[in-house]
Amino acid sequence: MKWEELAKEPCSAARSLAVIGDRWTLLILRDCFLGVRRFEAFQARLGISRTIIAERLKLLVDEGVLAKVAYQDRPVRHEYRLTEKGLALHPVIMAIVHWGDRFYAGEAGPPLIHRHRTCGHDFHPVMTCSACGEALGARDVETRPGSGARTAG
Amino acid sequence: MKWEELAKEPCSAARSLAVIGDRWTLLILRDCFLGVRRFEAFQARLGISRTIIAERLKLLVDEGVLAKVAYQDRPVRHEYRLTEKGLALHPVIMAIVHWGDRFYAGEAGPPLIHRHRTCGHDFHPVMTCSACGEALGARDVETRPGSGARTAG
DNA sequence: CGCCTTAGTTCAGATTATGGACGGACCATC
DNA sequence: GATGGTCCGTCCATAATCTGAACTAAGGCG
Repeated sequence: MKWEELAKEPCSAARSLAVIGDRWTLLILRDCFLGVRRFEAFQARLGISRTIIAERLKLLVDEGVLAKVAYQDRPVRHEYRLTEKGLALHPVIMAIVHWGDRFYAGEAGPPLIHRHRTCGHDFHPVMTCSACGEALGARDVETRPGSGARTAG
Repeated sequence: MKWEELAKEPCSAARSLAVIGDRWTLLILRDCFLGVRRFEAFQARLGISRTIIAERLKLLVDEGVLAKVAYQDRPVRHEYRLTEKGLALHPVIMAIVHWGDRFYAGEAGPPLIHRHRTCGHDFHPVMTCSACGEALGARDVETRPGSGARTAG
């Protein structure tokens, strides 16, 4: 299988990863959630080549994850903002960050602490079941082919 | 920044992605959660070169995400099983799959349906706050540097 | 013994990623 | 009006990575 064929697989994970599964894309998105919006800022924070930043931002814009919005004229300058589709990636980023906090934080503790504005407490993300509201364990989930299935996956 | 330097960044997202941020690694893990355990099975399902499968499996074993367990002697054959650390990636996979279901399922509906054994209902994953139990919105989260921080990130 | 299974390894060639220089539009200052 | 600065990219030669296909290895089967 080639990378470009991924998007055609009857698998939501494959389709998602065709967009965000790239080496740097998720780090760009992490920065988006931290409020970074400009090309130069992404480049400075990540320290990777401008080519890659440009290419990834373009892909994310094409996919509707980010929107390119002018923030000034003369010269026209754009910034990149999360769309609704992009904001929907928040659980993905939170889950990744939480996993890193749990297994790679070391003695110093986690680099970032998250506070829930609504309740005012520091927290970590918990994945729950939309039906019963209980926390989800990996073993509690059973999968079966859905209407969009061709093969399991 | 180089890919190998990622793991040293004071950022849980970067550290996690140094392990799982690879193009194919998350697809391998998806298959792990679907019960795939053997080299040949990964290769057949993903259709990518054996070299990459071998390399990724080795990395995941080195990182303690998968364990290589003998399932027979003479000849010794191994299978790859999720460790506790690997099972902890379940929310990441679920979040990615859910995002794909939501934005890429098309008219046919999602390829896979998830049922919660505990309550018996089909569900989708909801990320909630460990403190108050409410669903988390991207805008409801505030971050600040934690004890392990050197710079924000 | 020859052929099958499972799990890799090796290697040349194709594909991608990389950093660093460059381009273009505009502003500010001298 | 020349020089330098900001911001956002593009271009290109080189370096790293991925690919498929063949190969090794260790044993089973008939």
